[in-house]
Amino acid sequence: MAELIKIRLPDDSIREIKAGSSIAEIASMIGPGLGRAVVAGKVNGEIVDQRYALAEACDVVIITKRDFEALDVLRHSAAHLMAMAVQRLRPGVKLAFGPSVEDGFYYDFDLEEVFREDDFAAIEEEMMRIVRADLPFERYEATRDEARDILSGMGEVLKVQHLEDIPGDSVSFYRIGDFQDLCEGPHVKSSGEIKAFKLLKTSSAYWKGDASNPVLNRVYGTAFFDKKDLKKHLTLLAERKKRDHRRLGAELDLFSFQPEAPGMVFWHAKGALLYQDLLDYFRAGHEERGYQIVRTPIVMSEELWKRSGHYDHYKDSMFFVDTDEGRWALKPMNCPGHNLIYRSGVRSYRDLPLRLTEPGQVHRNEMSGVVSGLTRVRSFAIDDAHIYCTPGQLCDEIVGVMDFVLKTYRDFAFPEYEVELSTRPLTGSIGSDEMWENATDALKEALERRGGEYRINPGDGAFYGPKIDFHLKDSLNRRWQCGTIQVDFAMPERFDLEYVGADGDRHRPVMVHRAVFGSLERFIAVLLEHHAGKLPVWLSPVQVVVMNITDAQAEAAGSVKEQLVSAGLRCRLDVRNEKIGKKIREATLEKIPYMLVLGDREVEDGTVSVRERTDGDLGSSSVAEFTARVTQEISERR
RNA sequence: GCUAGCGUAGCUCAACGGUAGAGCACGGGUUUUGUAAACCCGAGGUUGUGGGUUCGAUUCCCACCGCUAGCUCCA
Repeated sequence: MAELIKIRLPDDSIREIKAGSSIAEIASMIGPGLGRAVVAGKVNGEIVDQRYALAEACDVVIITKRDFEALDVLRHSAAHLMAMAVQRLRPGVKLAFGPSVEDGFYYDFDLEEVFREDDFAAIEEEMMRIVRADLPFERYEATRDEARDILSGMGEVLKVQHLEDIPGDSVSFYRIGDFQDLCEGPHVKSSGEIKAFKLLKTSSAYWKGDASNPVLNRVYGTAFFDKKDLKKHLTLLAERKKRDHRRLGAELDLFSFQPEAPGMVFWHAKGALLYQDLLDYFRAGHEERGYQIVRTPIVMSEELWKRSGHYDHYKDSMFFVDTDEGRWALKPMNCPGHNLIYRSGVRSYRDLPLRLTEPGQVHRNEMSGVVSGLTRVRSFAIDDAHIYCTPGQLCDEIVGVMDFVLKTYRDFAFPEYEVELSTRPLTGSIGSDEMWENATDALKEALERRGGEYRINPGDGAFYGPKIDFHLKDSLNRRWQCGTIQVDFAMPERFDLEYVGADGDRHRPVMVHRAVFGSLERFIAVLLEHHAGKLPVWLSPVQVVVMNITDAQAEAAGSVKEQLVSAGLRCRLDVRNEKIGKKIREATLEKIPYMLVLGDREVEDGTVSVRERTDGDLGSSSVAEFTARVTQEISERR
């Protein structure tokens, strides 16, 4: 008779089971429904196969299709499935890595002729064949030497290489039919569980992510437990594509890109208006919070960048200008310029905190392959500010910035966001250990004081200091890094920044770099996609179109337009010789919030017929009523 | 920068080794119209750029430029 062991379930209940029972057996024991839904398990926090046999007392969590970990398991298994199919179709293809990732999975292959999207159908078909065969995923362990022999025997040279990086004496393999792969797992029970999958794109990838290593061919796919979920995901992808800000930018005549300046934006009139709205918001918000708005040159001496440390770290992505007076650089950041302003006079502790800000145009010579729409450009404005303060003021300042950032997200209708604390990079950072520790502690303290959750992102800080990043979540379930707060003890040192304290001595201020929108360009991209181009009224380049039914009302329409313009609304007149249906259609496609229709009836009654872009006909009202309604919405930033 | 793909009218797309065609948009006219597309006519292209192959290239090949996806990068 087998020995009994005690396991603890998530509800803190304790159960006695026979030693050697598997996760699947325990699930069935708890309930038949759970037995059917089990995908994997978690033993003492570590995720394992449902076949995993428990040897001793432990904490057990049953993972079912509903848990997000289950999707990871499924997708990881789908990656194996794809690798197996690929090796059937193209014997000799070498395997690299095949993990699950957010939204799907990939596998990196080393092969002569790379896969293209045309090849997907054949691979998917082969995968389906394996799914129908319902082959079990079998795990077995091997010693390091055995593993080396097995992998060399299969010709998996990359796996043999990888074996060297795996710690421990024994490694695990997973076998599906005649296919096997070095892998930690866990996996689903059998290939039959992988019913809903699709291959999505190909890409290149460096072996182990290192650009000096050989290039591999990566195939991306996604998988779900349910065909319905897969379909939903594919619909979301289609929606993202439909809402692409580049498409919206062209359709709404906001901006364009030209080969004459790759990666730099040409703002058309309507886009420039939206841009100006952000600048207005920038100005009002900063004035309210005691910032001083400054302006610094775009081109400054190369020497300045050497002093700031940017040159060493980022010269490859800086633009330079050579003249007979030497070499100049286009600023990639605003901070050195602000430091020079700080140093332009003697600062007293009474001046601190000194908050300098500027929506400065910066230039970064990004590699050609990375520029993309408004989200990654070579010239953009950061709503950059630098706060110079005493160490004692640091925490208050950080909390103040956090409030500012979160208020801004609310104003722009982003209800969801995530906060991340990034610590010192392993390599290439400047400053002493003590400085880093102090800076990181200040950020942590501020986060604690303000409350709310945050995640720690080890090693992802800037080269001069740790930072808090704000990622806002858009309506298509994507995260965008916008706001950032970075503590910097290094730059004041390099620029020899000082203030005179109450004691009459000179002291070193602390510097905080921060941005709220981040890049205005990127923020506009996020805004457009988030709202699917239907910008809130206060941000709409055209807020109202006044249209007539026939020429008879043209004059009245013109006068209504004039009234709206004097009330401060952005208004356009459409008295073209077109049918009203067409005018409405065009204004709707342009996503203009309000349309006012004037026919004989309205002219006679002295009213306008109001139509909203989504809600349709709202009936008639007086011009004054309508104006009040819209100005109210604008003042509430709706 | 790397891998792959793409580049035909303002836009969306068609055709093709024998010097390009549609819809929308644009211009002119007719129509005076009631809540998402009236009708007629017209104009618009050295098919991204430069080379090569060919009797002939927009089509095939090469290079460059730009774009797209991903990799790497993102102060």
